[in-house]
Amino acid sequence: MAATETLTAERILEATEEVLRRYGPAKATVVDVARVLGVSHGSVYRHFRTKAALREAVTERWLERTIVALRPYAEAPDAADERLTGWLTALFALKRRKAGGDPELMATFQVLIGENSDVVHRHEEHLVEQIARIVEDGHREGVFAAPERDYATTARAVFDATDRFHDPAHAADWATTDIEDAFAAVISLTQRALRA
Amino acid sequence: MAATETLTAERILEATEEVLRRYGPAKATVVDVARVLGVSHGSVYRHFRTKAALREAVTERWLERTIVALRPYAEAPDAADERLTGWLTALFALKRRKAGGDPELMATFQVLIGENSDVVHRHEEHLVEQIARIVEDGHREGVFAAPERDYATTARAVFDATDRFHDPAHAADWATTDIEDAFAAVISLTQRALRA
DNA sequence: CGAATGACAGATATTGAAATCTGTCATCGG
DNA sequence: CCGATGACAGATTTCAATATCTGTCATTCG
Repeated sequence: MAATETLTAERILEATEEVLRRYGPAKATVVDVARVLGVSHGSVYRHFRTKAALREAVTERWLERTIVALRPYAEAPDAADERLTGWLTALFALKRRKAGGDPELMATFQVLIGENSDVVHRHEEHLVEQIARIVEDGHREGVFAAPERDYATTARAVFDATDRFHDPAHAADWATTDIEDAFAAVISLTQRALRA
Repeated sequence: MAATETLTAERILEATEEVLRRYGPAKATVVDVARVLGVSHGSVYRHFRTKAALREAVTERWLERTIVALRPYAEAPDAADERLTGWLTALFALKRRKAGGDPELMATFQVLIGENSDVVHRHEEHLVEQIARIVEDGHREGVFAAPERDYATTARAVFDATDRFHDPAHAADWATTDIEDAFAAVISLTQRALRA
């Protein structure tokens, strides 16, 4: 079956995810990926120049899913302040569910993130853009005050201020009971800062 | 010389720091500490029940230094808003200087922190208390508005919101050029949120 | 012809035997 | 008597030999 399908980058990425999930980042090899696909490892190198490039592509795909999952919250028809809280809450809930539901997978993901800081950087910029749009809308609606410098800077500040609630580096803290209160307090602080 | 002085917990802690500095957290052994002090390793165990307890004590000492260094900023005679910015800036500068000046030592420190999360937790509570006092003073002075819930919660929110600028987990980002702007933006956000 | 293969060199990881370390405690010496 | 010692058992780490992996490329196969 599998042998009859053409070997695409997409199929390789799926197999790589599977292998990473099963063996973890330290033991997942290109040979393993080839084995899952029933091809020689040389064939994998036709689609990805190096193992690092393959991992980077997996990381990108993984992060892309977050962007997609959040888009509905960024484009919700609510007032900007509620939209911002909704978006931040969704981001936190998403990460928290992932971290809590499968800690090993989260650890794997964290290793990949550490290896591909430039990909992460670009991902963060996407997220900050989504925030910036909400803040800009909020100003136009009169819900938020004019930004101190510009929308991008303010959005980045909001992103940084909520860092503890979306950066996987803090995943270990997300299991504690008082994290909800801490999150609510930071959201409240942020809203106060932005409101007109 | 060394043999004539009595063996105290204090001297053992100094030797342990020395050994951690020199060999790093992975290779520093109790035997090394004893060698530096010119005693048998059994003597070290008279003062610290386990190697873990010894490392914990070093961590505590290390964190205590931050508290002491920040006290002047917490008790400065300025208005509360300036005092808060001064304190947060001092905290960031302190950590940043440490991380930038000796990255290896910082890495060592980070390992110790990871091993002793309860000590870190207590340390954070001390820092949050210092913030809480400033926020409380600010409210009394009329510089800051009444807290949403209570001083402790607000102070914790300020601490969490500035996490990216004091948590060693983010030390790698502190070398980038735009970190100053990001810091200024979060400070500005925080001040806006608190001001009356 | 173009995609897939597998042999290969150099780099990296695994393994198990040997060395070192942790923590205890009976004994020593001032 | 009381702090310091060093031998010891079990746990952990190191080291070097062995195996596996990464990335290339001449060759094969459809």
